[in-house]
Amino acid sequence: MDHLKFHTDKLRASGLRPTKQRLAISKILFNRKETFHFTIDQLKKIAEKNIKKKISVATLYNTVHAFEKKGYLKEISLKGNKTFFDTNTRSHHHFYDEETSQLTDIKNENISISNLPKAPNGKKIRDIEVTIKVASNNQKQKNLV
Amino acid sequence: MDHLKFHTDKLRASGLRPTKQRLAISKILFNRKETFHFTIDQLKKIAEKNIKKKISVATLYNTVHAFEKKGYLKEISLKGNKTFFDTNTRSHHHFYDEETSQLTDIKNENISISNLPKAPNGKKIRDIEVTIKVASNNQKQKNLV
DNA sequence: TTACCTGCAAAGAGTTTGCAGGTAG
DNA sequence: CTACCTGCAAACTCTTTGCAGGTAA
Repeated sequence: MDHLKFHTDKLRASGLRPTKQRLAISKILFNRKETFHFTIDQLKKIAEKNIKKKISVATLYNTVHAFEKKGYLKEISLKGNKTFFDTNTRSHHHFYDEETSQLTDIKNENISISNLPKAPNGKKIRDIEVTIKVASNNQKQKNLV
Repeated sequence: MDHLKFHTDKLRASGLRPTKQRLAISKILFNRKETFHFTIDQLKKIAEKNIKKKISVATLYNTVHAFEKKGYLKEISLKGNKTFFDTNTRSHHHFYDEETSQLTDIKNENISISNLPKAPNGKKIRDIEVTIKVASNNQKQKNLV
């Protein structure tokens, strides 16, 4: 049954009725072991292929945003005008290949940040995001200091 | 004379003729000691106030992009659909207050990153960007592990 | 004079919203 | 039956592009 209840529950917990379209989206996002990074556009293509029907962007946006609000997805900070989402909602970091727009997770244990400065005036640290930009070897490296 | 030659040279080095509009932009960006973070929209408002005339977005975009290409500005990775630029082109990091969209620089010396993982398959690290999201104390903190 | 620049406006890309018909409960 | 959902399309925001008149060299 493809763990139907798992997806139904996730949708209900996010305040959404389990419909065909949303179940398809939920399966794509959460039926996997590894992290999934995606844009709305990519998700649309995969979902439409899976159910062999059009899914409107309205449905994609409302579903993805409901999952995000519930904490099942998080948005990634990247330059450019497309919004990237990540099924890994824990604090963790990324390699980002600007040539291919490819994102790769870096486990939190694999980076140590020390010497953290204090947050400004009455503010509190909520999240830390490290993005390591990579490119082919022939590209020049920026001055890292 | 407001260091006119300094700005004329920066514009010429970027392949641009020094016009009134572009000199105004250059002064806003580079007549300062501290880092300046901005969006096109913010820059437009400041520049128009300074010269008391409209500046078209076409001019703002072509000037800012020429400066960026030349390495006088860099784009910051942030979520949301607006592009943020930074007059600090050295590798450095930011506090980001999502409530106010306020960015604050963190000097590279004030953060230590150790234990860096290797870049994937034949790629080389070009830049490291750390974004520390802050919010008011009453907001809940994300699971940082 | 020539090549470049300006402002305007139209075109694009991504996202959000409004709505009439359809479906879950 | 009611409330919610769907696809479509219009509206919006930000950015890019095309163009006719204007300006730097």
